[in-house]
Amino acid sequence: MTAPLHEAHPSGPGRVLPDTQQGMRRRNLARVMHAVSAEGQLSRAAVASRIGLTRAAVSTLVDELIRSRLLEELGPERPGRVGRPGSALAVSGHGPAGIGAEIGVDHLAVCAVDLRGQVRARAIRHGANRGRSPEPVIDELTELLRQVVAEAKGEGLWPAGLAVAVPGLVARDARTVVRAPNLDWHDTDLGALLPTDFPLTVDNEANFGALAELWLGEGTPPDFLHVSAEIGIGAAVVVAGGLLRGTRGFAGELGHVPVRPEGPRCACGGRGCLEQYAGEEAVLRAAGLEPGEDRVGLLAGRAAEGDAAVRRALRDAGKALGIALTGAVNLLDPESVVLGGALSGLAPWLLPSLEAELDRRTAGPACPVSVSRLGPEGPLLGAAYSVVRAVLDDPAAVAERN
Amino acid sequence: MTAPLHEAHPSGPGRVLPDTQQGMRRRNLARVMHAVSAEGQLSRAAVASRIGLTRAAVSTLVDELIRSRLLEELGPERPGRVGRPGSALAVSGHGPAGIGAEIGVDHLAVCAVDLRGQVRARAIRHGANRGRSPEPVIDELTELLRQVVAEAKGEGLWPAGLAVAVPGLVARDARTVVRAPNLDWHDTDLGALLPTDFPLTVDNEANFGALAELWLGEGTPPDFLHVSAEIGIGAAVVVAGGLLRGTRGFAGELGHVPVRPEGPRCACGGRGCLEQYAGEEAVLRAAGLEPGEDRVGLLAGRAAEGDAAVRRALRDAGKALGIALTGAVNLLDPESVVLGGALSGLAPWLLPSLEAELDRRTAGPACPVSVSRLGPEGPLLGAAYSVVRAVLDDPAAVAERN
DNA sequence: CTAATTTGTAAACGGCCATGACGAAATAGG
DNA sequence: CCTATTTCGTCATGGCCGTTTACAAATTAG
Repeated sequence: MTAPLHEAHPSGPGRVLPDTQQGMRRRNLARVMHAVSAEGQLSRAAVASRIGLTRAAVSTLVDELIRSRLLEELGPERPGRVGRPGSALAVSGHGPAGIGAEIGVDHLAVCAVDLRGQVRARAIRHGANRGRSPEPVIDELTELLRQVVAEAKGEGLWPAGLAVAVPGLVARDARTVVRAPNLDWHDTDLGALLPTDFPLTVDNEANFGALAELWLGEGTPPDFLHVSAEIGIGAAVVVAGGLLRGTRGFAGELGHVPVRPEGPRCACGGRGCLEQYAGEEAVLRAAGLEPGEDRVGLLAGRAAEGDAAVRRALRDAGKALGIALTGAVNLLDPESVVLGGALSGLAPWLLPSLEAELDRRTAGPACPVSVSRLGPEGPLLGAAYSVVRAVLDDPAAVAERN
Repeated sequence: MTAPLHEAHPSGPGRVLPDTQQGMRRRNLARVMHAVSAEGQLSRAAVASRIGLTRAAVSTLVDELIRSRLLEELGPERPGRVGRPGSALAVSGHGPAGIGAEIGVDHLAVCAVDLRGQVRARAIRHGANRGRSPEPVIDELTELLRQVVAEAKGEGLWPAGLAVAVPGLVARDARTVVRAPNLDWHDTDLGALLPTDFPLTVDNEANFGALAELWLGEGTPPDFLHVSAEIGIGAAVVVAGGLLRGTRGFAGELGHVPVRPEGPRCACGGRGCLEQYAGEEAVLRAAGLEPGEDRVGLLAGRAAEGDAAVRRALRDAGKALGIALTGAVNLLDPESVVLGGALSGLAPWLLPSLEAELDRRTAGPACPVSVSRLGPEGPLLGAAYSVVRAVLDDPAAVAERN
């Protein structure tokens, strides 16, 4: 996991990876893992026909994976058809685990996920982190991490890597937080503060949320737009099953898409950006509420009670979101739009105006809008599962590390 | 060339291509071709270090490619360093050729490009095609095709495929034109009308224009936004060296990105779409001119003369483009924006207001805007070179067809 | 003129998947 | 109940392909 693997990458004319027999073997090991992981349970013969290799070849690959404790033999399948029944294989529930962590504005969380995607251990600590310096926060996180790792080890798992979701911009090295306005952190190298004996990756929580939707959401297509709001409004663009990060890593700044070019000034230098209409601050102001703790819960509560001002504010925000998303949908033609993060809790009041605006304006057929069912857990799960994906993508690498 | 190769594609959990030794060989042949093609001239040893194989392996690969007439041995390199000088290899100038064709609103064009990217034969026929039925147009195109193929064969080339650029929407089969408003063609199967003895691909001219920029433009990055205008305004999104086509193939509809949400109604059902401000019709109206032949040339001429109304119209169009592009740039974070098609001729008067708007509004650092130097030839060259790319991407496939 | 360096090729080697055969374990049909 | 059929997993064999090792050829450095 030296490089983040969940990334679309060029096969451009520059320096290219060699295609040697060892590489072929590694890719085939990965194909077996992916096939079994996707179906949950599969015989060798089924894997063979699925990935296009012969049964004999798959046998040796599976042997190797079982020896590395990445795959488990569950025993003979219940026969339904003629012929000898296959022996069911499943991804191991006692092998490597992905450790995910989230540094939120008012909580810290850590969890361990096994190769099957099951959460096997977790720990949460509530309490505002806004404005605290990194060191004590990381100390607390390290303690949670210790607990979770211990619990996972008790279940026969061993940590294959740690992925940390942070509410801010992360440098390309996937270690240092360039700036996290809500924490007031700048250029913080989590790699130095979090010395672990397994690989570390840091990424934006919105990105991990989108990946969670991609990997763990039910029926999520490989091309979609994941919109989330914490303070800012961000969109993650998922194309062909990979995150589009942009040249400088700044892709997805939906919050600064112009909605009304002559609208109110924005901190970014523009005018009438989406954030001026659908950002947290703007919505609270329009609803006549003061900023404070748990603002989203407050909004949702008032809206549920029937507060007219709040409902109007959310309706207007939905409309602005619809306008901005129209541009995005026309440009990218995604299969769907998913609302995640804080937006999922407010969806009932945002959706009607959002969809109305989007449907009316989109050039082609309407693009379906859905709400994430992972809710606020998305980023944490996505982080943990990103480690699992790295294992599935190159099982040989972790096997030799064990 | 059964499938369009210039496409980002998923490695998703579904059915995956097998990784066999033959496949490895084919990919390594492709790597050698790409390496030599990228540098123009390279020794075996240089290829080996570039693609990460040993000299011995590269030797056998090169032998095979030379036997297939895809590579040529130019003889010993001029020695500059110590050691035995290498033998220069170059992509063949006497092997397969890519044939490109363009069906424009008021012209037809065909050209042949060799593996080195050199145009080796061409034929053009001017004359309005608007409203003519497909058959006579295709007949004329076939005649041009015949000429170009004959000329190419005279130079020792043989056609490896035909790619046709059309001003309209093309179905996913890459053969039938769903609708081309400027030609008034609907559901026209060019595969049936153009029976050739080599593979055929049909695509939108804007897509081919963007690919031409990617493949043949000087210093074009692998991530950029290519904006072009014919009647509508379209953007091609190039990500990681591949075209982003969208789920339904509708990606890039920049013309219907909302610029002013309460602006004038648009045919698409929305309001204030970019096309209402920067579309050809809108600009002509704002400039006080009547629609007619060679509208772009007219605009450019008047603007050059200093016509105030025309200049103002273009300035306003540039501003609207800047607003729409701000959204796209914030969402995608491309390395640059390239203006192509009709826009390249009008760039001097569009650019200032466009860049001003874009720079002011973009959240991150400014995104450079450049003008395509391929100009109106882009789509034709892109089409022809797309065939060449297909050869470079899988040389074994064409070798066995020869 | 010799030593050092680099290139291209040839032969032996080892790894990996395909092929074909075979035993094992189920169903189908008499 | 017994046999033919089907499917699964495995084993031995073979062929393909990149690596390793060695070597001759061609150049520069001194």
